[in-house]
Amino acid sequence: MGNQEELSLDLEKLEKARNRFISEIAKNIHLYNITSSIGRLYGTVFFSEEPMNLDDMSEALGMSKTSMSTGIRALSNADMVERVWEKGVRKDLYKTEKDWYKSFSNVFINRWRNATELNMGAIKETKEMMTELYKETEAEEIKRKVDRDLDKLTEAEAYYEWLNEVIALFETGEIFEIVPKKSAQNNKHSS
Amino acid sequence: MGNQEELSLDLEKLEKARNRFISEIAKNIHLYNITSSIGRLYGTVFFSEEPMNLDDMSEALGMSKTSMSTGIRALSNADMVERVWEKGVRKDLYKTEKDWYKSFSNVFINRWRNATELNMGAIKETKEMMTELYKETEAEEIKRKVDRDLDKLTEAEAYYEWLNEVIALFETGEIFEIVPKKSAQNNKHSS
DNA sequence: AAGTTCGTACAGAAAAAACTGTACAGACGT
DNA sequence: ACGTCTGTACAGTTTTTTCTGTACGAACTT
Repeated sequence: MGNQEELSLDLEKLEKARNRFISEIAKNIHLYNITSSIGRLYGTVFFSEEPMNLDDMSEALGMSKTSMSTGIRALSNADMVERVWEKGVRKDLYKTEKDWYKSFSNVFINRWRNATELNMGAIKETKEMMTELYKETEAEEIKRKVDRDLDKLTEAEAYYEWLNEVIALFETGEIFEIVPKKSAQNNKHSS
Repeated sequence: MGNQEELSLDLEKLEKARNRFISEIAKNIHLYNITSSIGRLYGTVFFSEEPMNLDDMSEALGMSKTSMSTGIRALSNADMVERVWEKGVRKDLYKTEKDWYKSFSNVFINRWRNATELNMGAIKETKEMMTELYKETEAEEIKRKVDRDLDKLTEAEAYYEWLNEVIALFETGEIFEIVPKKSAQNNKHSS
């Protein structure tokens, strides 16, 4: 068999192996609020030896350049991909963010921090409305209902305070003292 | 003003206040992989003084009973709602799960545990395929590429091991030693 | 056994999201 | 200044998800 043929056969095998992992990423990336197709994009950039531009991506995935543009922005917002600069290259180049811990933390923080803040705000407002009502009303029935509701809201509030502190664990990096980063031991092709 | 009129006016105010919080829940519940409408369902059950059946829910939200059925199942699977039994009542009754900490943990664990497991499996397989290829191939170029890929995969693996341990924190409840549950202080209508 | 009541499977309708092609603004090279 | 290249806004199309109405099986009542 000619060397050239063999090479392209091996390249195909490599592609297949890469694809195994890319497909799995695509399947699970919805956890980061990212579409499966854009998950494939992530995987493709992940394995790429060079940073990729939008046209590369478009060709590699057989999708429109527009989709690549919006997709890469989504990945960028989630800190999963970053833009790199290369001398003399006009096109935007992207590579995957190497620090997966950071990517996870960022996504985790952004998603939950935002929600807890909004929810706590809503609880506060709701409580105010209810307290107001409690003062105004004459009806015992209303007072009783408001009382119960306020208790429920207070419980919810306690939970959100806890969640906020959990989030802070990741924000401050304290989590890495509790669960230290794993160092990747060297890989040596041993069977 | 008649007492009756005033009562219904106050009830309306109560409804409005409740709605403020319900709407916020609906807006953020997608974090638990639950639809905004079903988020409203959750909020409605949350404030309800009695456990609700499917017909109650359907009427309260103006949605079909079918949707209530599938919606409550989604909430139930996420451990956000639980079925309660009442003597002599044939319809299924539901109330919200009071332990929000548990609900959060369950969702967190289920979502990420599953993904990490699958991803780690995929990494293992991909590595095997690549190691095989490394042994077979003659081409230096392929060997070089495989080498780089294996390093990348090993890094990813380390990350997933870390994530697994983080998940375990919630699974074992150890997280509550690190960030203790907040006790809801009593609420006393004080301005 | 016959008649109700209840929950849900399933198919189709309605709504939302993902994706594409066109078009255009801004940056660059000449 | 003019033409070219690059990224993205936007409108329209395709795909996916959510929601509804019908229909039916299981459990209960009489």
